[in-house]
Amino acid sequence: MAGRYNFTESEAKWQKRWDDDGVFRAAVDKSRPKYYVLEMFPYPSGRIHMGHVRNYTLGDVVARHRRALGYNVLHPMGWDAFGLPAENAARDQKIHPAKWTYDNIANMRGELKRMGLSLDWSREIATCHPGYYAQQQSLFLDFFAAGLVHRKEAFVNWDPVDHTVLANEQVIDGKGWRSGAPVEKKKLSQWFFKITDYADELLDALSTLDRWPEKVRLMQDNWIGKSSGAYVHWPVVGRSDKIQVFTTRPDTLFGASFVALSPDHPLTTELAAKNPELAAFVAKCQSMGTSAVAIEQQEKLGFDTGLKVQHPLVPGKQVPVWVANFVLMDYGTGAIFGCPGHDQRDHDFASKYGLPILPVVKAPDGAADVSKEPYVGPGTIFNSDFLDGLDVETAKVKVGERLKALGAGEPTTVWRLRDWLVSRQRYWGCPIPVVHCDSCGVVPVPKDQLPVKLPDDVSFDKPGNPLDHHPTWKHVGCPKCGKPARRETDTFDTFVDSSWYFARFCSPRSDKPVDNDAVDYWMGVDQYVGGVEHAILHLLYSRFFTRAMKQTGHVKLSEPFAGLFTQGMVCHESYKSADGKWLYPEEIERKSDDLVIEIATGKPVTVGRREVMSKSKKNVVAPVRIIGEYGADTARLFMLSDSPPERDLEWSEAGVDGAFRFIQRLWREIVEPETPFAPKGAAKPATLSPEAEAVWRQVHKTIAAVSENLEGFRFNVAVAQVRTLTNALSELDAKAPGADWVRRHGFEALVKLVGPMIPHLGEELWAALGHNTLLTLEPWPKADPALLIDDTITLAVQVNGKLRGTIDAKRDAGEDDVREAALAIPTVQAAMAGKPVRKLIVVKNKIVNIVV
RNA sequence: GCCCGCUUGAUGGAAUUGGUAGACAUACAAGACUUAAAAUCUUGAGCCCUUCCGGGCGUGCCGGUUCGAGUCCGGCAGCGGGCACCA
Repeated sequence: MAGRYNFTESEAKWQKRWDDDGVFRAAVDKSRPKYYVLEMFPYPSGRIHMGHVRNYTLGDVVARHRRALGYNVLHPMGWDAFGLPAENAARDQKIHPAKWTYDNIANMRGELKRMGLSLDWSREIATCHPGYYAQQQSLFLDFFAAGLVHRKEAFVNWDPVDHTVLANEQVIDGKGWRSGAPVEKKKLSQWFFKITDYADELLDALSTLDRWPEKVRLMQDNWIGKSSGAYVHWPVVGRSDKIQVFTTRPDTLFGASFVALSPDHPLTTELAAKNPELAAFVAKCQSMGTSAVAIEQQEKLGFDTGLKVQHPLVPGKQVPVWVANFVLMDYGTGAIFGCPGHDQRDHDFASKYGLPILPVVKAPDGAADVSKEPYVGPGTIFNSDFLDGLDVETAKVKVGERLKALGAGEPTTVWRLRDWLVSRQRYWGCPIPVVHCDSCGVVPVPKDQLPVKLPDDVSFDKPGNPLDHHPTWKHVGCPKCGKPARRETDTFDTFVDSSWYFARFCSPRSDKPVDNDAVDYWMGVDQYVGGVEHAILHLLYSRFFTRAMKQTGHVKLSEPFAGLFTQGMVCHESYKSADGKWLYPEEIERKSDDLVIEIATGKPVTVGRREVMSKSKKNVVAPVRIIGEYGADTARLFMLSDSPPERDLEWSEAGVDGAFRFIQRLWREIVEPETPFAPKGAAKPATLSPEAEAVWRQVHKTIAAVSENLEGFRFNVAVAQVRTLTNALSELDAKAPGADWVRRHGFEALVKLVGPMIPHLGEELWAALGHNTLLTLEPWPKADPALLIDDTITLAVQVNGKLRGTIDAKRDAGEDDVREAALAIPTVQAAMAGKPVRKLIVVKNKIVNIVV
């Protein structure tokens, strides 16, 4: 009766051993090459989910592989611990946010530890710990002194019920996601980081990030949104001021038929003060939804102000000034000129309000009718004075020069990227360390008074910011003049916390934000692994923060993440009961291919499509349950098998079973082999049987292939190769001369190859093979190059490109021998049907193609 | 609307980057072991035609380049993602 691998016992044993021996502790060692592996740290929601299991398994494979390759590996873990859910828990369950958070951390730490990750837990950090956020405040003060921070009025999403600003993502169809109240656009004084100072550099440096996914670089490129064009000044008739517009099509300036202002433009505001109709129009625009759907369906609306502006290049030509709902105040200058002939939106607007439509660009085929549809392609300029006959691109340059010479405008670049609004009216975040003094204005808190700690005694009974309601906390003396002053009660956006944690991990207990020696050795992160959902915000903010830290002398490099890997998500079918409630996978039973029932009621269940696991649809599987039933190695192996890591992975019980079977089988093959292996360290026999020799070659080919595939993040292929080798070693006839030796050393290599993937079983098998060292500390196996090249090669023989047979030939065999052998194959002759050879192609060691 | 990616058996996927398509798994079927089940082992299978031998077709669709295309080029369709009254 075959035994069974006791994963529960084994996994606990090896985890304890690794811990006792401190094998994952990292220390600066300048004599060795370093490798910094980091996965995006989790929000402590209370439990790990399958997304975490996948993320941390991927990172752990990299970390363990690199360690075996001789690198000094830093692989830390921490907690993105500030944020709104803790406050909601406090309000709903009457638990203090700190207790809720630290309890969650304790639970999740335990769950993560059961996965057997090779983490240096001595470096654990939580962003809500004063030891962390004190240093964040210190960084803020440095940024403040360097002019990278400013406070300005901005329109923000304000939830009038919850009394807080909301991020754009928290506004759904113009309503607050929690309260459901219509969100107001409110002008508030807010703190910003000047990320736009670095817009150019953040864009340019994208091209240096050659180990980042192309997709992510592209998304950041779009997000930064560099756009070249020109400012054009339009003098207002009868007034002394000018309206400045931005355009990317200065070449179509002669086709202008109106100028349109944003409802929020200062001139609009001024005019509306004296014009109630305009004021009503502006109010209407502002009350309209800002969601994508609302905008899509919204009609273009305009209001003629009655003002005219003088065309900058055509004396005597005047165009009307309108206010239009589609002109955004926070892009460009908040004013545009409309050229209906060559812009869809302007065309819609002009058609609606009866404004002239002038063609100024001829298509290459000479077509110039724009009365029905605007023409937006390339072409030749006409109706445009000195630009006539030029192509669009040349005309843009020419008109820019002319505008500049006349003082009527200038070429410019505008960006979609806005400054980063970092203040939040919330309690559970890092306090912004400034004081507001009636005499001195905004005064930074001196560094020796940091941290500005959050008060513990807060109440969540009232809506709004508990810091603001606190009876005493905000009342302090001004650090400058000593007079009574008020603390800033806003806290930082939690994206600030995660914008530098990777640097903090280098010296997590330092009394400075970073310790130079440590950060210069460890940074940047050689391999960062995480979800693609952070492709823009977190990664862009971190890139900005690293530059700001460089400018303020904390780090020497600009880019935090040299290598980035974005993993796919974990998906599962969803289930809905007969009465329309979502059901967990364990609440259903599959009776047959098309019958699924709810266990509790026996009623049929509607099976939904595979989609990302989410609590709201209950299509989740708890990692702890899987680890308990099958073990961490099974969970890890399943995460690595089958699906390429960058693609979505479909969770299936069958897949888990498959991984579990392989674990058990590998254990049996090595711990209870049917025939014994050669003794440990036995010398290679003088001769191996041909089969044994072939398997031994396969061992080396697998070492080479797995090494390459681990490096290239093709973990699913690496797993398949490991399985193939397992099959070969197991099928090798034990009686063949040398088989016992090949089996011992083949399995030893195999165990090393699977070590990063299924480390507990790896250790168990390494010990079973008679070793008393830790597999974790063993060097990576090396493939013998001589064994990677076969002496005989099977060549495919094609006739007219179709496979008709194969021949075995010596490696690098001469063309004549190969030709002869190929032509001698009966099936090949049959396919040739007696026709003469017209052409014969021999690709060395690959293929023969006979053309008849 | 703009930009990107993907499309291979029943399913997940593999294919040395132009050279034997379907590795490795999962599911399925048949068999062995078992009182039975589980576990394990063996065998089968891209589709179609054929009693055997064998043949034809086949990587979303149409076309091209090539001795040879899943792979390169052009067009189309479907699915997914990002951005979006961005001037």
